[in-house]
Amino acid sequence: MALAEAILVCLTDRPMSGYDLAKTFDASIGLFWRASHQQVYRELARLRERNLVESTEVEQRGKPNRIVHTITEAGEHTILQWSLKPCKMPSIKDELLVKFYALETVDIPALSEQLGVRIDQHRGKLNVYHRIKERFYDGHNLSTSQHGKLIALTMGISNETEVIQSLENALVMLQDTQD
Amino acid sequence: MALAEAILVCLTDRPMSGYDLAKTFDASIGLFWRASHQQVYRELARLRERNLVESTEVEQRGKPNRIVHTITEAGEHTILQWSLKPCKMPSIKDELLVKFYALETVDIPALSEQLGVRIDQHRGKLNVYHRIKERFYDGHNLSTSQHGKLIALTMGISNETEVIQSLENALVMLQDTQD
DNA sequence: CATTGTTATGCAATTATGTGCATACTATAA
DNA sequence: TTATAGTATGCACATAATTGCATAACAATG
Repeated sequence: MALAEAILVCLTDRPMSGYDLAKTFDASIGLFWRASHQQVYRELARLRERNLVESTEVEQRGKPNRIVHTITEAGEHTILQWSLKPCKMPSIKDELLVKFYALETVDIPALSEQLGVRIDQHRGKLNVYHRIKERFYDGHNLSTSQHGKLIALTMGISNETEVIQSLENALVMLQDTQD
Repeated sequence: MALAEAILVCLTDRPMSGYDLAKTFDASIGLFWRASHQQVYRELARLRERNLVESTEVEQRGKPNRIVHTITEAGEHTILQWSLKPCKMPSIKDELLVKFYALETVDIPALSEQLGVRIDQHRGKLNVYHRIKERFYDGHNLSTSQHGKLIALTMGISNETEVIQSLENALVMLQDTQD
């Protein structure tokens, strides 16, 4: 259950509320590990039980109170232990590629359209990556942990760039099939 | 639940037993949609209930009997309907990239080693892709459904190639950090 | 002759994830 | 003033996936 570790990793940066974490999982770290807000809240409850985070309610004016979670020493120890263990290959599940597997049974115009949508989604992701890179990393002096994030980001950028390229190629190849 | 559809897609090729399907999900289509044998058997039971496949036991000598599953017309209709619906973005979950996010808390030599392992895994995958391509697609006359598989395979090859490249870069960047 | 490997199927229990809903307060715009 | 959007937390139910186990026939290797 690496969701627990992903949350702890976020909290090494700064203490956060469940809401902050959910937003983080929608953007920065969410580019490499997706989680919904319900998952985050559930996991936070478990982390609190295991004493890997400490939670304190913070009063706010004009807004509901926040419950801010701070990583404990035991939490940091958990990350270190986890970092020593080998990691699983990410398990791929891509409906789009499965659809290519049954091109004779599938509606090809619909598939073309879906390819177009997918290309746009990856272009969007690439833009997000670029903006984050310019905003936080280009021309800055980087700490170790920032350096790590930049490495991940760089991998993300070249991967998205390549994916867009090959999806565009696939679109052309698919249109050749239609004739 | 696109596992159902992924199985149906496999069965458009030829009737298969659960065991055949499990192996297919370990190799060819499994490169784009991973599933364990338990998942396959469970899903097959459901597909049979929904009359999307027909199952007949085939006696064998020297081996346990096989239960061979054939896609029905209703099954092919299900694929067509599914092909019209937009598909979800694959949800990424990569521990390795998450570990880069906490480079200050993580054991860097261990991470380097894991990067090496990951590179080897992707090299292995790339080899498999190349062998499949040479074996089944290069210099052959292709049917529509084979053409689709080739497109998916081509995407796989360029993606793996790129991933290996950027993991190697990441390894160098990580070693620069260590000093 | 015992062990390991391959073919072949499946259950049970647990863990993970997703979907929909519920609550509550505030700011802003139509 | 009604609707919409944003902040903030969370439960309940349903579906999906993983892990471990169980069975059973045979083949090959040491």
